[in-house]
Amino acid sequence: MIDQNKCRCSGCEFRNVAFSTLNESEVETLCDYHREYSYSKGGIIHKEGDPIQEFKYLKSGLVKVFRQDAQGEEQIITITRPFEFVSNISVFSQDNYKYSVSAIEESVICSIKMEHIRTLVLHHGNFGLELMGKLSEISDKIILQTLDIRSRNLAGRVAYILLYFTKDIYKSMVFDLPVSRKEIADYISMSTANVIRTLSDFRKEKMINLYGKTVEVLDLDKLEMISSRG
Amino acid sequence: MIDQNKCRCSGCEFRNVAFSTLNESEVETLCDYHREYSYSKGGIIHKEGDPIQEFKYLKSGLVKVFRQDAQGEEQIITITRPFEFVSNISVFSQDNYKYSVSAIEESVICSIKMEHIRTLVLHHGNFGLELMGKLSEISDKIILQTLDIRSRNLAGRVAYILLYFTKDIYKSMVFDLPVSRKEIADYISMSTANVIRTLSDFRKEKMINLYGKTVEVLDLDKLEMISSRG
DNA sequence: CGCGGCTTTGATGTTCATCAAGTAAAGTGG
DNA sequence: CCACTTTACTTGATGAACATCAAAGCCGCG
Repeated sequence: MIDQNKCRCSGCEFRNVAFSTLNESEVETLCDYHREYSYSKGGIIHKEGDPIQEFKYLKSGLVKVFRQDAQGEEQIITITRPFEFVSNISVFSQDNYKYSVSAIEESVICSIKMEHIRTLVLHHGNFGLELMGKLSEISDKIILQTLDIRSRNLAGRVAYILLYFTKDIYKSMVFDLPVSRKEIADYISMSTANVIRTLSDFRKEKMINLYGKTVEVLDLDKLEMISSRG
Repeated sequence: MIDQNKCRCSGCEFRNVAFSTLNESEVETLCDYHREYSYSKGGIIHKEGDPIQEFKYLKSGLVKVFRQDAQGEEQIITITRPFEFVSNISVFSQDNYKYSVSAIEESVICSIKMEHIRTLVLHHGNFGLELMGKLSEISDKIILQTLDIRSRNLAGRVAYILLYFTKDIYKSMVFDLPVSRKEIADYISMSTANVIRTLSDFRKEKMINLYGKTVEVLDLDKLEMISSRG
């Protein structure tokens, strides 16, 4: 975790995502309250139970949000791209994080003191509305994905998650899996062996190619079909 | 759905839950923008896809939030008590509801035009903060529960949901199940036959008694153990 | 090169859904 | 209020889906 010098917030892409209602001078002030941190692959951004003091969002990279389930196993809640908040939901209702977050690719986090965010909501109604919309969008996405996973069988889950990487995360038919087979298993609640087996089956059926961590999708339609039928 | 005359909002319990920041005159105004509706058991409060025009919350009764999964089966997202919003999460990010809501006990819904809620957030920062906290709490609860269910085996899921009814919903060791066996199955993603079988097993093990819809919890500790181990 | 971690595959047994058949309960119409 | 119909519940038997275990291959790294 390396503290870097302040970024020029006025040009930051994130302004369009959640800070579009702030004017130049407000963004300048925001700059004074903010910091940037870099994390390398595997770096822990925060852990379950840590006190929430800052409002964090992902500027670049890829992170996983996870917790320990009742049996002490890691359960992955979501894997998410920039501009979808890292410190989501709990931020306004809890004093401590309920979930851990770690970087699964080289990542940069922007961090703003919670106190300043609260002040903005307090005095800047439009900002509050925008932030609510964004927070609610993120929660919705997590809930939807968790329900989707829960309602599918093994093949359906693997197809679903491959489509998620292909269409949402990488927007490419060829990509490197950012996670191990075991992590995929923890994401979609199945055993590691069966994740591997199912991937092998998909390869044998010519739906994908596998070269280690690299996945190439060959038959998107068939994957879609398995994801929706399973 | 029966339109009733306006309630005296100033004395409404809900003021403490999400409108504590509003003063008397603001609550009076709120009254003008609000309506109450009664639903009998089974009544549909809104359906997936309906346009979101009002901010709704449950004043009394019990509701289930659900959707159709990819296979067209009903998937129950949560069953929830008063003072936990009905029109949760999607409200600030979507134009249409993503989930259906229906009454599973005689219920009363309070409903406020979205436009008025937006105006309040806009001009009343404290209200915005309070609302955010409450919304985030609700989303968190749903996410947590969905993850909990996903990480358990059958017996664990049934124990978990029995504990949910016992401790959270009814706060009593004896209660009438508000839903059918099939609905429990849709809630915890298992087959109806196995819900029944597992309940029977629990009865044989003297952990619960069953008289039709009535459940009596006999051994809370054992249920807790099964819920946490499974 | 050799150790340790991740991956792969096969064999085995458990967990679970599905099917079927029967019983109880709850509506419905006369 | 009773006969009838329908819906919910229950239980057992069966097979499919899935986890677990074990052994072996691979691959990066010291």
